[in-house]
Amino acid sequence: MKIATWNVNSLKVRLPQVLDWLAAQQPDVLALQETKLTDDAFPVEAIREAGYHCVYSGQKTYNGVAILARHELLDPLTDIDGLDDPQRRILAATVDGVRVINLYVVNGSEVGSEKYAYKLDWLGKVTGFIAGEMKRHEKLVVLGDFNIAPEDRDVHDPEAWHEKILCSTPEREALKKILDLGLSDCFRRFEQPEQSFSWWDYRAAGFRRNLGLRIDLILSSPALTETCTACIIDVEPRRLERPSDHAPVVAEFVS
DNA sequence: ATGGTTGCGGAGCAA
Repeated sequence: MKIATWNVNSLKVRLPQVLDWLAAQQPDVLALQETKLTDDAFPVEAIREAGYHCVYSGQKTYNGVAILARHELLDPLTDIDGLDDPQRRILAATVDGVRVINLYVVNGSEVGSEKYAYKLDWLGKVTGFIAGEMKRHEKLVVLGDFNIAPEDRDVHDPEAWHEKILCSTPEREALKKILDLGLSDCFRRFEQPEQSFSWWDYRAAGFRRNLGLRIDLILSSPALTETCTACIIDVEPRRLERPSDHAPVVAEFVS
C-alpha cells in the first residue's frame, strides 16, 4: 500500500499536476493540504475519472484538506471533540482497514504570536484525538503538513532557524507528544540523503539553493511501522513550472 | 532587520 501526502497550495492551480502525479505514481492514498476550495468547487469528477474516490473538507481562500484513494473511504470525520474550529485542517477516513488522519497543522506565523498560541493549543487537542483513534484502529497513519521540522537535521540552516517558527522547542515538544503515542516518522526509518527537505520558500530561490525544511511527515502506528518498506520525498513536482512550495512524501507498506 | 514569491481576490493577508 502506497500512501502519500502533498501540500498543493491551491488544488485549483495544481489539479493538472496532481492528476499527472497520480497517473505516474499510482498511490493507493493521497492526502492533500491547502486545497483552498469550498466543497462545492471540489473537482470530484476529474478525480473520479482518474480512478480515485475522494473526501474533502474545504473553505474559501484558506486551508482545506482532502483524501483521495483507490478504494472506498469510510467513516469520514472533519471535526474533533473540544475543537470548535471553522478552519478546515483535519480530515480522517478509513481506507482498506487503515485509518488515515490528514492534518494541515497551523503555521503559527511567529513564535509568541496569537497564531503561535493557537498552534500549540490546536496540537494539544489533536494529540488527544489521535490517542482516541489509535485505540480504535490498530493500523493508522497520521500524515500531512505538520509545519514543524522535527530535528535540526530537517533544517537547511539550524542556526538561522534556532527557536524560530516551525523549529521552536515547544513545537517540537508538541510533535514529540504525538510520536510518543507510539507513532513512527516513516522517513527516518530508512537511510536518507543529507539535506532532505519537503518545503522550500518561493522567495529567494529557496528550491534552487535547497534552502528547505522537512515539515511534511507520514507517521505510522506500530502495526503499520513494521510493514513499512520505504519512505521518500519526491522532489520532481517541485521542479515543474508553477509548482507548489511543497513536495509530495510517499511511504510504502506491505500487507 | 528586511526582502524575496505565490495564491486569492481584487487590497492586503497568509504562508
